[in-house]
Amino acid sequence: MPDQEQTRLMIKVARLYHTHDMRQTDIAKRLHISQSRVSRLLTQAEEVGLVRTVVAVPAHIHAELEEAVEAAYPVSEVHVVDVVSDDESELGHDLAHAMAMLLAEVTFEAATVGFTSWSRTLRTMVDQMQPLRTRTQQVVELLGDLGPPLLQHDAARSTQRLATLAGAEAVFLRLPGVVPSVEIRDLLVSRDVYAREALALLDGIDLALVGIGACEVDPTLRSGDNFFTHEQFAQMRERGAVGEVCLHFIDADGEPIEGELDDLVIGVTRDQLRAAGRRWAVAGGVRKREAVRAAVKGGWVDTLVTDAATAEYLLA
Amino acid sequence: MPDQEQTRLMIKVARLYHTHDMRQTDIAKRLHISQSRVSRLLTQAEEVGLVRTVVAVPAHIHAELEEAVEAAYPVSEVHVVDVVSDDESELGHDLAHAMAMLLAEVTFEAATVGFTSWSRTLRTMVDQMQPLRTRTQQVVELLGDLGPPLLQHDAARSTQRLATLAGAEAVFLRLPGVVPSVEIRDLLVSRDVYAREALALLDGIDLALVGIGACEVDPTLRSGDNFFTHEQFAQMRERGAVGEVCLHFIDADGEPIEGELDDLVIGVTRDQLRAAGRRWAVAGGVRKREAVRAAVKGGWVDTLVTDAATAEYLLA
DNA sequence: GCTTGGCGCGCATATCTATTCGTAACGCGC
DNA sequence: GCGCGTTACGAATAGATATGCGCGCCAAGC
Repeated sequence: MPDQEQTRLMIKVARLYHTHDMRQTDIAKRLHISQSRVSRLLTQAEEVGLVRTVVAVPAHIHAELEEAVEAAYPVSEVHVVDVVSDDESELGHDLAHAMAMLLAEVTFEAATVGFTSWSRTLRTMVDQMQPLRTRTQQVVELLGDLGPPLLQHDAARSTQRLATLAGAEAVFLRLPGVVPSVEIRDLLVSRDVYAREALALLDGIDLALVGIGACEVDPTLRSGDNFFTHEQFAQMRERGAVGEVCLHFIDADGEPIEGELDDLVIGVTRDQLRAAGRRWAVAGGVRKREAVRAAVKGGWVDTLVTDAATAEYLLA
Repeated sequence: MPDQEQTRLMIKVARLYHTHDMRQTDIAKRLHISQSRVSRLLTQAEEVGLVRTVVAVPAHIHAELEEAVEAAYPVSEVHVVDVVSDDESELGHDLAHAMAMLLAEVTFEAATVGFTSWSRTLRTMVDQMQPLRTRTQQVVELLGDLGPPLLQHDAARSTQRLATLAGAEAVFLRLPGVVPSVEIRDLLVSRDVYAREALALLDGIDLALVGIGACEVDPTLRSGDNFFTHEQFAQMRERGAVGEVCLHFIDADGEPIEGELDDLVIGVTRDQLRAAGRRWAVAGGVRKREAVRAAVKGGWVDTLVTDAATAEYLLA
């Protein structure tokens, strides 16, 4: 956290550079510092968010697509993003960016925001986000930890950052997201007062930010690693599952597939999710498109951010 | 005006560069174009406004100053800008930038906007402006031409650009701003139907954008060059003038100083100006501070954009 | 007091970007 | 078709920016 003086300097440099179009060398001379320092100050200014550069993609280039999807599915708002490539990671990046922009413009209030920090797209989004004006009091994690400790760390950081940006308190759910048995789940929950608080908050979510998963082991996770196994996924697919929202499996029509796996998850329940005021989802790409269709068809999300290819798939 | 395809490319490049943080060389390889082209496309994207980089100066760092001035003078809004230097040209630049930002946020409607295109600060402002949402129908010049043909050309271009940005029609006042005698004025006006239209429009200005001038020959103009002479200014100073707003002289208390010079001006009248719904002025710097004080004291402006030093002078 | 570690800075320079220049392609008048 | 001006482009390179490295400063620990 840069101090007062540093910040003043950053602003001064940033303005001389960006608004007055001066070269770094000239700024350096003028302020009697080295060019390298100017360069570093500028980098900092970007990091801190003092300098923002936005690429104003003409909004709603895909307006027809959006309207068509909105008409065909029980979803209130669809945003179709013009992605630079269909490569999964870049696609995620673009979707994340778009959703960050969207959230920045939000005007409604949302005292309790639910957040799935294990979705990579959502974490990317948080990294790109600017301060929110949702008057949020708590940001609650919707699911326990998944994957290895490193990922858990990332997830926690992400939740924390979102909370900070929203001017809210971060409420963590620092338990495994998937456990081997109901007994273990109950045991863990009963012994963790923080987790119980978090789970209780999930009853009154105003805005849920969720991802949508294909019915398979996420490529970034490992089978069984605080997560369902390949076998468990296979089993659910046999029973018709094509995707999941917050680890709740749904079939091609978006109908929930109940089963014993539900009891192995520590996180938001189906009912709690359905009861959330707004449910924003971001997902796209070939791998997930079936899941996306199921999720919107079943009304699991009311605002969807996706790519053009997926939107077209939804209409096909 | 770049064509469709060009624009798509610009957006793509801009996003790869700014949002995906790719190097120009990599973008070039990826899109099978040269790096120089990427560089040029990026420049274009900035020019066209597809890419905007803003330095988020914490708003109202000088809030106390602003409130103090608002309390001390009959002015409804004061914006004190944190300028990078007191050098006149840089100061103008900063003030212009601030005013452009301000106008971008404007929400009210203004069907007729009056504009003084011969104020350098205002022209700088127009260059930095983004499209407005004032639902403007006409942008009318408040004064005739001043200075040499080159300047007149600049002024016209500026008015045109402002009109374009506002989605409005530009109404020019293509006559000399200052003439040698009343007879000539009447003759010129009587023979120019466009000018008469423009002058008529000045009766119903919703928003006037004006500069404030010290009572002297503007350094960028020449004595008598479609402008008042040194002698005329001296004469007005003897009669107590300390500044002018749209070439109407005012004394230290902001009271108008009437006289024969009024009849030599082709442009908005005092009464027309006073009747304008909103009167936004931008001015600052040591040379003009006395004039600024007079202008706000006399209620000639209702929104003032100025620098901290001038604001402090107003309170001294 | 003397290490030791961390940080902030400037120097030199590697890396990245803008510009110059030459070429080719296009439109336009003849 | 043939100059002729205009525009768009890429190669080379001038120019601007980022970064590895080392130094000096400060603070904490012994």
